[in-house]
Amino acid sequence: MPRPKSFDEAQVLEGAVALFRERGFEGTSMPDLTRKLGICRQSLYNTFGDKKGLYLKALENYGNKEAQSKLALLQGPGSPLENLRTLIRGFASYATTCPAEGCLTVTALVNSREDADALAAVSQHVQSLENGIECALTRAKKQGQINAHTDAASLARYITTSLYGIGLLVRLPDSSARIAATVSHLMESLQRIEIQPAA
Amino acid sequence: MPRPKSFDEAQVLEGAVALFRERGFEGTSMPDLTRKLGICRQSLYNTFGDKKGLYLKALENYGNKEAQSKLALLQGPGSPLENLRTLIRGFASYATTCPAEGCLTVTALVNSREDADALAAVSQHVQSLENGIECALTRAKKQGQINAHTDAASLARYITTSLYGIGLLVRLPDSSARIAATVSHLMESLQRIEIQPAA
DNA sequence: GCCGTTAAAGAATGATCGTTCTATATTGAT
DNA sequence: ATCAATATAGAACGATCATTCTTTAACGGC
Repeated sequence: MPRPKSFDEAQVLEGAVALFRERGFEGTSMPDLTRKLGICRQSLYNTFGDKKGLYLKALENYGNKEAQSKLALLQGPGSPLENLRTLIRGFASYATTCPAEGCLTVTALVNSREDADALAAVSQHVQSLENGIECALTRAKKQGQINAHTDAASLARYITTSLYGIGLLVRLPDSSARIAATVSHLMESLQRIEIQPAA
Repeated sequence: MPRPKSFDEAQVLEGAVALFRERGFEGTSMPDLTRKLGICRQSLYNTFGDKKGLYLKALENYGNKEAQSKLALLQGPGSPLENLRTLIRGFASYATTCPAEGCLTVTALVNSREDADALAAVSQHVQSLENGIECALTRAKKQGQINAHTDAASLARYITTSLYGIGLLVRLPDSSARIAATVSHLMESLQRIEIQPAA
């Protein structure tokens, strides 16, 4: 039987994600990849087809990981509303602590105008976040935690848009006040629909 | 005296903006530019130095134009609050009608991680929009049109972030519902601080 | 030990990139 | 008419790109 692969595919994908995050698709060259990943050209081509194949795999890998962790947080123990608040806070603190690298989904969205595959992957990622938020809001509604008239879908769309606004503007050098203000107003939006338990 | 330039620099910049919007900085080649702009290589180099110089000029041109039209709208006749509403609606309708090309500021922001000059231009553009919104809110406050306790700076930061969230997510193929929801909630935020005139 | 598969290293391909150089033509003021 | 500066056209540069090919070595089941 064949000689076993001497590299871990998942580990290679992680390295590729890191590079694509730093420099984007066009800004990352195959020599860059082989150098960083410690793998020779041919192995890359044998495993992923070509550069775009590797990129799509990396995108998928990143998106799934991010989506999973966020959905897990939203569906975790604790009240759905509080989980949503934690998600929003986490988004902001993550955004402010490591402004150097940006969200790969944002980068890919901007640079995939002519790449239907990449755009589809990004779209799915955004949708899954939005759906997760909507589900959390619906659960909160069923539990009587928020106003019964709340349009969960509409609110989820709005929160998603604002979160991605943060994910975009975090790339500016002076974004911390802007991010804090956005989080604060998002929190206010949630508080306004919350049904305060009788104290 | 020298032979006069046979091309209009402003017109060339407009064409460059269009190309950079479509394909980004790295995706636009010098042959692309000369073809589209109807100008020979050498003239480009003589006028703008190099490709990056042309890019920065185009970025500046685009940003100034956008900022001017938006600030003019905000400072125009009519109540500041209504002007702000018009701005937000215009942002959304513009976003939904021509989803093919995206905001150049968004593209440049994502792709300028290693380009301090471009980043500075983008930052200034975002700041000017944010400042314009803050000024409009402050004027609305002085005119007694909105709640006196409103934190104009914070609200302006939040609106700016959400607007750029729209400018980013408009690149997704199915973004119209998301944009509509975001606009709707932004409007709600404004209505909540508005002091209703006695009917 | 053999064989099929893979890894590794490096050369080579063809294309495209940004930029520069050369040569020639065109214009406007003097 | 002359001159300075620009326009245009095209060749050429060196660099880099993604990809393929070639060769040699390493491994595992038979």
